[in-house]
Amino acid sequence: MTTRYNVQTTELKWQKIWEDKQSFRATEDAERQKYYVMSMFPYPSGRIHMGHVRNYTLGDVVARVKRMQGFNVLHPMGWDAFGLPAENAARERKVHPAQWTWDNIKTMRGELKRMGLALDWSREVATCDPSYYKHQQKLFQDFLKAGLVYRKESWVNWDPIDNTVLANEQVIDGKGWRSGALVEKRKLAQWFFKITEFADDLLSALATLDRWPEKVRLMQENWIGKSEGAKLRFALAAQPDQPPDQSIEIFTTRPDTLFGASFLALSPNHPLVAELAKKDGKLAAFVAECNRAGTSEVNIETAEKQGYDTGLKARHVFDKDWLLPVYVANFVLMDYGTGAIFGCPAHDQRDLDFVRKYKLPVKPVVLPEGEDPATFSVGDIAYTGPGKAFQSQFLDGLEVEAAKSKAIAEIKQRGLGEGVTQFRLRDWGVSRQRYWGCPIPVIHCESCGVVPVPEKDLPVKLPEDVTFEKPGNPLDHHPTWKHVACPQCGKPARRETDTFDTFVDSSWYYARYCSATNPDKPVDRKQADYWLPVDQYVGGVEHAILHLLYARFIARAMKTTGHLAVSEPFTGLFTQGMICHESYKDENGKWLYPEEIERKPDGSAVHVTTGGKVTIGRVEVMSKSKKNVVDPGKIINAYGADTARLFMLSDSPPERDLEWTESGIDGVWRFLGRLWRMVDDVVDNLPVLGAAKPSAWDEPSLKIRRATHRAIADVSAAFDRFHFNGAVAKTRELGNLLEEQGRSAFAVNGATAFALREGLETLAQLIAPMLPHIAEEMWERLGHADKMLIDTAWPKADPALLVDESVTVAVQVNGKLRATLSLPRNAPPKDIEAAALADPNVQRALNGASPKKVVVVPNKIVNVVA
RNA sequence: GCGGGCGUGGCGGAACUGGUAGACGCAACGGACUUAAAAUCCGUCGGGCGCAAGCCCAUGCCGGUUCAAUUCCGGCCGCCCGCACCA
Repeated sequence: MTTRYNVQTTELKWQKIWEDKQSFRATEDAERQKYYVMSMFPYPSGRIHMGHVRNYTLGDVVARVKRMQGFNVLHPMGWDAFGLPAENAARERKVHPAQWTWDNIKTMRGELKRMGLALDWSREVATCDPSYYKHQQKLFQDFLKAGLVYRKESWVNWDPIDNTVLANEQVIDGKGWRSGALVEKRKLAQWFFKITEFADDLLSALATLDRWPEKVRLMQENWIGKSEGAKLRFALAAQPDQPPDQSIEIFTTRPDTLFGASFLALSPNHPLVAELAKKDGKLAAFVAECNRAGTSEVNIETAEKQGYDTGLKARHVFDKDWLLPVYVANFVLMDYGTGAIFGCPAHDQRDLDFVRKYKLPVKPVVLPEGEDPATFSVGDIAYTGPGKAFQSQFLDGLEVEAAKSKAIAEIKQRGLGEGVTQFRLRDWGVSRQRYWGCPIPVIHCESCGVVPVPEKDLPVKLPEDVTFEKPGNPLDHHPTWKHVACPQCGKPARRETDTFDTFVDSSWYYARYCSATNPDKPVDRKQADYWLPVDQYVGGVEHAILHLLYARFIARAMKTTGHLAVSEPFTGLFTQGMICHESYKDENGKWLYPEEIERKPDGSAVHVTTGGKVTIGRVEVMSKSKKNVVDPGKIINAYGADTARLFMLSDSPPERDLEWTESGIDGVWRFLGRLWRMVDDVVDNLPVLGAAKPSAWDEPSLKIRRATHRAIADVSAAFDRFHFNGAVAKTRELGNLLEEQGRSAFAVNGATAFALREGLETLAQLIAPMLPHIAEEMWERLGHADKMLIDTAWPKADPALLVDESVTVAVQVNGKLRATLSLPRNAPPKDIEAAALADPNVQRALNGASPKKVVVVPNKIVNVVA
């Protein structure tokens, strides 16, 4: 009797059973090998989106496969719950950030649970919870003690209307994204994490992360940006109104081109420039102009090289009578190197552009192979290739690399400077003038300076009674919160009102999961040492640099301070692609949601209510602004979690972008129906569980068994390599075969029926990581009321069934396929060759010619060369 | 500008270390069942020629290596991503 598969009831049924049995709760067990799989935790923005569904499905498949393979799996979930959107909501909707955030968490937790994820919810963390950020504050203080944190003045983007610091991304065309005010560069005292302390290690350890995408490692490598060069001092020629013995320190990676120098250039923010600007109004104006334009990315791209001649002259390091003009230039960055450079226009394009504008000399000092030193000159394109030094005194004749070394040796010997390694990576500024973040746990005292909040007073909790009417930081406006007594001297002092960058929160949550409920310390070493590192981390590639680099840094800092044993938090990383969808616009050019349009049979589209013409746009990444989004909640309500999950895994490889289509969802939905019928239609005719195995397998039963074991091998391999679309294809192949066999042959033969039962049970197991609910239901329908499918062991392929006695050998003549032969496995090459040549099609292709050569690859292919 | 990736049917994509190109799915078309529709099932499905056996062309383009190239090498063309005044 055929039953219908009821998605909603079945899915809720199994979710309840898993929850009641605490099936996915993880505990340390020294006897079992652990496997820690983690997906990037979501920001509680309101509802889950398709990106979350994909991310968590991928992680869940890994968790479930590993669990069935016998690993002790930890698969936790939490909330990256601090951040600006909560404060915006507070301003716009008059709802408290905490309220807004916790409400969202509640909604989204429900949505995630409806996905049927194999998560250990007992370890759930939320970064905005004082029980979480208390420990973050403790970590900060440990880092402070260890010298990994410091406070310094630094340049920030300041919005003078909102009275707040803006991140670079929030500055658009030099204006604040919210207020529209011209952004200023301001110097502000900020907290910094000394990430540069680990620059070398963060770089070299990338080589050990062999289960990370090459792309991410390269991006991190470029971000850290190690370069070898030299720092050296240029003495300033005495000026009437300058103190003597002044000098400018520059950084260069091309000390071999020092004899081609035309000028020195200082950053507009260089201390010496500030000094000069005091007496030079024009210079001050120039600096102000640079600072205004400097923040905009568009400006950087198009900005012309601009310089201001200070009138100062610097003496060339190797020739004190050779005077070089000193400019202030808009393209010199204060926070890289020393904030000052020497310009060698012949061998640096940017310097060349600058020099052409200010009419300075261009002297080539590297001679390309085959050029004549007497005639070689540089036009509009600087020469940056290899060659031999010339017009360079003691460097003459040396290749670039040798000349660099020689120049550095010379500089060092003369006491002018030394070779240095320079990193592009800068220390991590973590201060934010925001309310909804983790308070930085220090107190500023007039007499004692910066005093950490004593451990017994942690956490420093956010005050709840704050207002968001005034621009700026609500913590700073709060009437009482910041006024405290100094913990050291007891005098009135001021609490730090900055909060941490939210990237700090997400840089150690993987460690907190190990001891999620421990009230006393951030992590328990025993637990952390058991679980860490994370074996498989899954998330979006947009975090390839910042988040992953910060997490790697914090792990090192935690190791230094004794909290962890590992320095690399994630040994395996997988970055998934984005979800895309067609976009739609109405006649007025306004974006439309997919459900607002209706497709016509001819491919065009109209508005579903007005019937107006709709323009179908490109397929692009789902985004709220373009309204090309589909709500996962609606999909799960209509088709179930299994359908949504399988769609995420089918077709597109997980690292690539995925196009969401309605027809694709229908296809998956149909597959679920087929799976159910496959079992339900035949189950009553199958041999009972535990029936004796047939003594012999006939051809039809062997066919089923071979396919079953082939599928086990292929699907297992596909899962191992993250080829989830391949795993789907292989399970579908097995399904197709079982369906066909089940319809035709099962009733007539005991062996076939037995093989079919085996096949169906295996199929249920193979799809279980992807379709956990229907798999469990199939398993139960197959008679396993005693043991849940998730508690069974992952099937093993029988090697004997993976090899066929006969193989198909392709036969080519001159590289073109002419025939295929069915031959016994491992037939001797001679026999294969003979069979190939005997084939009528091969004979015809040869057309009487005798073969010059025959290449035989046993069990695969024969190529007859005529 | 620097770094990286990718180009395969109408579409998403498969092809492990070079060895039968197009698995699996979507769409489309034809058929069965039905009063009809839905659902389901069967079949066809890169292009061309042929009644057929079969033949020719085909993995962005041009060339190379090889018995054999989607795969390796060189040069173009196109698309995508990351970083970017980093000295």
